[in-house]
Amino acid sequence: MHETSTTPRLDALKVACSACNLRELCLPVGLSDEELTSLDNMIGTRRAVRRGESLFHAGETFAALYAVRTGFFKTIVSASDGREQVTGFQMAGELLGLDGISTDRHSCDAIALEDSQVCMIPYGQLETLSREFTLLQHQFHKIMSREIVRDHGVMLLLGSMRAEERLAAFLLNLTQRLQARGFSPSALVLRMTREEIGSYLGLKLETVSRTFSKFQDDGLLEVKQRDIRILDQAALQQVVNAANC
Amino acid sequence: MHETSTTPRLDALKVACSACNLRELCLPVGLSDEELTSLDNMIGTRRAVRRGESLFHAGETFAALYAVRTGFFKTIVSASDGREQVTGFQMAGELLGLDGISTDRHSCDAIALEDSQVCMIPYGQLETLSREFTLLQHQFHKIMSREIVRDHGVMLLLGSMRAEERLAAFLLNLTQRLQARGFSPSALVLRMTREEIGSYLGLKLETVSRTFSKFQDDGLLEVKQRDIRILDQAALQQVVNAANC
DNA sequence: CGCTCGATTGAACAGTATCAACTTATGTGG
DNA sequence: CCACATAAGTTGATACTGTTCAATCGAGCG
Repeated sequence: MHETSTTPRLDALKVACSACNLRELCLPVGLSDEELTSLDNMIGTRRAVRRGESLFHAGETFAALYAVRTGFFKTIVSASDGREQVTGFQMAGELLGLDGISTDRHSCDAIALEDSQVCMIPYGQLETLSREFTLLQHQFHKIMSREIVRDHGVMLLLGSMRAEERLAAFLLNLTQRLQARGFSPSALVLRMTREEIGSYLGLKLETVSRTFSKFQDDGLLEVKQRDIRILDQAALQQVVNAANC
Repeated sequence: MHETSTTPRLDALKVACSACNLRELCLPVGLSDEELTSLDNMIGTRRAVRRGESLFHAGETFAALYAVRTGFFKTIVSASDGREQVTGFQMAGELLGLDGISTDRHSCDAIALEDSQVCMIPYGQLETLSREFTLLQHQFHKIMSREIVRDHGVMLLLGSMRAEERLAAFLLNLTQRLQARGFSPSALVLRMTREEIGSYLGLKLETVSRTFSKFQDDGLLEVKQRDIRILDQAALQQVVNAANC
C-alpha cells in the first residue's frame, strides 16, 4: 500500500508505442514508422490503476480508449436490479472502452484485478489520425470486430455449454492469450476470484470450485488456489469438444 | 419457389440512401446531402435473399457489409462439434457482417427468416469514404460499438437471468425495435421458431413454449403460434426486473 | 388429402443452485 | 511479529430450474 513511495509516478509519463514490446499485439500492429510516430504523439499519458480501483464506471462520459500496458482488468455490466455480469478479462495489449463510443458514455465498469498501467488513447484524436492513416483505421476496425467475434463466442459458451465445458474453454482461452505474450502455456496464475470466473461463465462460484476439483481429480489440472498447472491440455480440449455424447 | 417470375429482379437495382425511409436508423444517420450522395454512389446493389437462404456463411471471404432493407435475419455461430448458437436477429436498418472485418472472413452464418432485401456496402469503399467524411466514420464506429454493447447485454441475459426473465427481456427488446420502425408496440409476429428463440436465449424450445404458455396464463400475453399480443407490458417489464426476490 | 414441420404439454431426470459448515489465505492493527 | 478479523475457497446435503424423452396437436404445403 506504500507503493507510491517505492515506484515512480507514472501518471504523467509519456510512453512511446514505437518502443513498446506490446506493439505487435496492440493498436500499432503493422504500422509504418511515420504512423508510429504520429501514434506516439497522440497517446497521451500512461495511467496507473491500483488493484480494486476502477478505470471507468458505467455512465461516465466517454473520452478515451485505454490500452492495457501491464496488469489485468475485468469489465462488468450491471442490471437495474444490481445483478452483475463479468463481460471480459483484459490483459496487456488489449483495449478497454470500446463500448463507450456508441452513446458517448461508458456502459460498463472496468476494474483492475491487479496493480496495472494503461495507455490513454484520446478517442477524438484516434478518429482524426485514422482518417489520415489507412492502416491505423483498418487495425482499429479489426480490433472492434474482434471484440464482436469474441462476444459471439462467449454467447455460444453461455448458451449451449455445460459447466465443465465452460471452464475448460475459459482456461484454454486464457493460456492461449498468455502464450501469445510469452508466458508458459501450462502454468498460470489466476488474477480473478472463483466468483468472478463464475460470473463470466454464468456459473456460481461453488460450481466453479467443484469443477476445478473434478479436473484435478481427473488429472487434467493441478490446482492450488489460484495457481493452475495444466497437466493434460489435449484432454482439456476434449472436454470442450465433447458435446452431444 | 417460382417467385423470380412474379417479383421483379432486384439484384441489379440501385437504391438511394437519400431516398430510403430507413436512413434515420441505418448507416446514413446524420449525414449531409453531399455525404449522402457519396454513399448513394458507393452502395452498390440491392440483393434479394429468400427465406431460408443465406446471405453469407462462416468461412467465406469478407468483402462487404449488408444493411437489411426489408425482411428479417438471424446470425448463428457454430462450434466444431456442430452445436449452434443464434447470436442475433436483425431487422430493417440493421447491419450484418461486422464480424468479418477481424479476419477478412465471416465468422457466422446470416440466414434470412423471411424473404428479404439487403443493401450491399463494399467494405473497402466504406473505409475510403469514412476517411473523407467524419460523420460517416463516426456513425460507423457507433454502430460497431452498439453491437458490442448489445452483445454484453446478451451476456448478462445468458449469464444471470432465468427463463422467464430471458423471454420477457427478449420480447421487450423486439417490440422496442419494431416500435422504432413504426410498428405497434403491443402486437408482433415472430419471424423465428421456438427453437431459434431458445438458441438465442440459451433455452430449449420446450422451455420457450412453456414460458409463453405461462405468460399467457398469467394474462401478460396472448399467444397464437407466432402471433403475439402484449396485454400487460408493465408486468412484462416487472418480470425482467424482478431478480433476487 | 396426407405429409411434414412446428408447437404444446406431461412425466421423469439431470445439472446446477442454494444453503451451510468448515478450511485456508490475506491483511490489519496491536 | 503475532493474533485476530475478513475474504476466498472447498465440500457436502438438498432443492429447484430447466432438460430430456415422448406423445399429441395443429398449421402449412405440395
